Amino acid sequence: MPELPEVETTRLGIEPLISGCRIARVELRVPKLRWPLDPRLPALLVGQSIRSVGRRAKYLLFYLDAGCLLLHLGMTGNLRVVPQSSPAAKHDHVDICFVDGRCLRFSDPRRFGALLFVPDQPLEHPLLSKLGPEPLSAELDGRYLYRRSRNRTLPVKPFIMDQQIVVGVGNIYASEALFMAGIRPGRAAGRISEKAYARLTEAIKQVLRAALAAGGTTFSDFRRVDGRPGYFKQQLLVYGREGEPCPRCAAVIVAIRLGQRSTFYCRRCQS
DNA sequence: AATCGCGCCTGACGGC
DNA sequence: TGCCGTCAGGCGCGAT
Repeated sequence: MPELPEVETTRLGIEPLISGCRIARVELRVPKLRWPLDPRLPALLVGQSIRSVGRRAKYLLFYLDAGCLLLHLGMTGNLRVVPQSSPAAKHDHVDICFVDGRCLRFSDPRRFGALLFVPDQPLEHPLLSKLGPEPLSAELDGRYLYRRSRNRTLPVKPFIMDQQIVVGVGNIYASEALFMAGIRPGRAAGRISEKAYARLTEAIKQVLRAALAAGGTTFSDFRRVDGRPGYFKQQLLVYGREGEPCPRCAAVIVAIRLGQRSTFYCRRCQS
């Protein structure tokens, strides 16, 4: 599910509710998510307070008194803050319970999410150390994408979804940004001009900012911390709109598969 | 080094 | 009604 706007929406919703809270208990209800959960997790966390909640790429970082808890929402994960007395539903896999009676509840039907404790230097962790720049930072510009794409033959859509190139862009926003920039998703990344990459860069920033302002996109699973969906789905221009008229030229939006992922674009507006 | 395709899971949906 | 195949917003891994 979640791309950068959804993860950041989650972070913004959660941080004011849980920062400063001391952990009293941790309940693990499944043995593994993407990877086996460390059974020492409760012992490592109990007694510690959450100092702040950060984000790097699509990972949430819960900074503790000592160490950091790394959480990835996978495709279907979501976080809620609920009273500990509220009964756990089917896919509520982990509760981080605080001394005040509330808990942070991680739910993830497909269990592609991840949760691991990192004792120190979380940004140096192998999962984070090789990630590309944040898309909303100045580090991402047309020149950067142009430079990184030289001699690359893969299609530009999987290229911008590669987290080592730029983080936070998933399948939905990749289609949207390429439409906004007028670039066909199947074109080889290495054969796109610096000028076109400048347009693509601006499109990526624009769509991510707009989606963030709308609280993210809910296609099926994504929920904000308060349980409400994200409202950006209504503003999607091409994603999920196969057969509908292009919002710009009214030609029919087509769907193709690129790197085993559904991809939407307008044959007339994108070249 | 780059690229491709698989698999991890569950659930929803369409066709028969 | 049930069974089967396909698809879903991510990502790491192994093979080539």
